[in-house]
Amino acid sequence: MQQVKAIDNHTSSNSGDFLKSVQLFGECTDKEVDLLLEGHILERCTKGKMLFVSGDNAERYYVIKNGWVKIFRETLDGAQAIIDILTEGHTFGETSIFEENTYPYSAEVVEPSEILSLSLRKLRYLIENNPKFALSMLSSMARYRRQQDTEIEHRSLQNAPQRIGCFILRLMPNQNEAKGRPITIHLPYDKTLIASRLGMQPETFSRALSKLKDATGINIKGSTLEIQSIDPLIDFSCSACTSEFPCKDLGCKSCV
Amino acid sequence: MQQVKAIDNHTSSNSGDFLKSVQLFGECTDKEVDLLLEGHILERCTKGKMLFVSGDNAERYYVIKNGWVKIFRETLDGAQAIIDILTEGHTFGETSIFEENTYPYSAEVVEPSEILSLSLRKLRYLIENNPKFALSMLSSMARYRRQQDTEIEHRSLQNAPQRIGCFILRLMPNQNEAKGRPITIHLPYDKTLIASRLGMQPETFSRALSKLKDATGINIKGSTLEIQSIDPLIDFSCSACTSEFPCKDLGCKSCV
DNA sequence: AGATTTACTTGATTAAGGTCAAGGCAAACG
DNA sequence: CGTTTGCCTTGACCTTAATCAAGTAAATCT
Repeated sequence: MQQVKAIDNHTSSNSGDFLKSVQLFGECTDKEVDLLLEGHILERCTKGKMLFVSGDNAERYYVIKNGWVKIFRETLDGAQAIIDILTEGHTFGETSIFEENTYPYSAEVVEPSEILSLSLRKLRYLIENNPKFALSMLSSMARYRRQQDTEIEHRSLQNAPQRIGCFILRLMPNQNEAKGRPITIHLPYDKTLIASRLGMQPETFSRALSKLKDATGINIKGSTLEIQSIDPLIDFSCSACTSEFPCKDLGCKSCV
Repeated sequence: MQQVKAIDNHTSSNSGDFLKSVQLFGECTDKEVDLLLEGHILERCTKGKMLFVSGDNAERYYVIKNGWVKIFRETLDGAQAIIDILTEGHTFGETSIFEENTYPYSAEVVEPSEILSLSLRKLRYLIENNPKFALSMLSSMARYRRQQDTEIEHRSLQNAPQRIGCFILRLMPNQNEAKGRPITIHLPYDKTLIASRLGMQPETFSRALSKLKDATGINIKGSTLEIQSIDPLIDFSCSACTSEFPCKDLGCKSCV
């Protein structure tokens, strides 16, 4: 059903460089990176690949080299709650070191992706023996925590068109440079998926997107958006938000 | 306006015992606890006391000895997004060690409370020098993260009466023992506050609560609830939820 | 290319919750 | 003890988004 290829699992050089580029591992020594990479697997996954299911025994954690992965849980009757959709440089499954060694959510590849999987045992070893690294990990978790706080805030304070506007703004890696001049953005994954990522139905998404278009003058062609200026977007979306624009980015590079 | 008393800030014995009873500090040695307590302040706060405001410079973190504290942010036009409402044994403000040394949210006492405040510098020192403690801290943050994930899930999958039912269930410290026999619960803080904690308006809360009453046969007198059996509550509320009942508790003891 | 599936849009309808306004109740105050 | 204040409830109405149902566009397959 799903195609999976192990690209390399012995030469760690490429993956090592990549790992060091990830915020969490940025301050690791070569030796530590080598340790972490022992027994690693780099998989090329196609859309639809389930990496693990909620409740599975957790022995590995994952780092996204590129692509997009949906993190979610589902109810008995099949309804999904999307917790997050992650991309390049994001890690997941690593919190299963603590508590009961099972994954508390499921992970599914939603766009063609390269994904590195690593041993949780070695990660734990590093945390226990290198206070500096433990601190990086804490810092990384604190960052994620703030993001999730913002997420809850968005759900309660923004309406559908505003949430979409905010989503689009966060697709831009550096909004400051985007100020004032036109920009083109490609939606990173299916509209239906963006809809559930933002907690709404596909129909609502479609309608809300055209409301957003009317309100801010953006141009929509399929999954390509043309934005003359981000200012109206900010006015429209961020007015319902607390504090500081911009909200932290979704960690992608979908715009040109 | 608000009454604040420093109860003790030199004798650490009482506070030390308390600190050890908190999950996060459970494995600290006496010496470490003494270090953490250096310069601590134990305040008795009345309803309405603002402990800090989003953006304040962060030099201390807080541990709740008893009472309830609202963690929130607000938009320019005054709307509040409630991030969490914490109680006995919970800590807050400690994530400001990482990143920019400011509080990312505001904290307000919502019921009479005793609150211990401690130096972030000493916490950081402990994290950097004791891998075991760093691990406790990571574990604590992982636990919180799962809770926030559940929170997002609840907001998107449960309707108003179900969210209230779920809230009530989580007020019970150990649902397993409550199985089958009647139980009395006192709502821990104002209904209006519970409403915003659950992301709804006070009017909606009021109406949703009586729907819940009709659906599950619970009895409501002011802020006192009489529950003959929690089973109908579970049937009603948890059907919209993923996975495992019960959801993790809200960390309180409002029932008899 | 044509066929088939999947993704997206649009319209009509319904349900859920928000908003506005008024009234009741209970704790706190003079 | 009555008055005041804040909290809660109820009713009427409105807005938003979900649902149901077609229909269209786009992508995939053979």
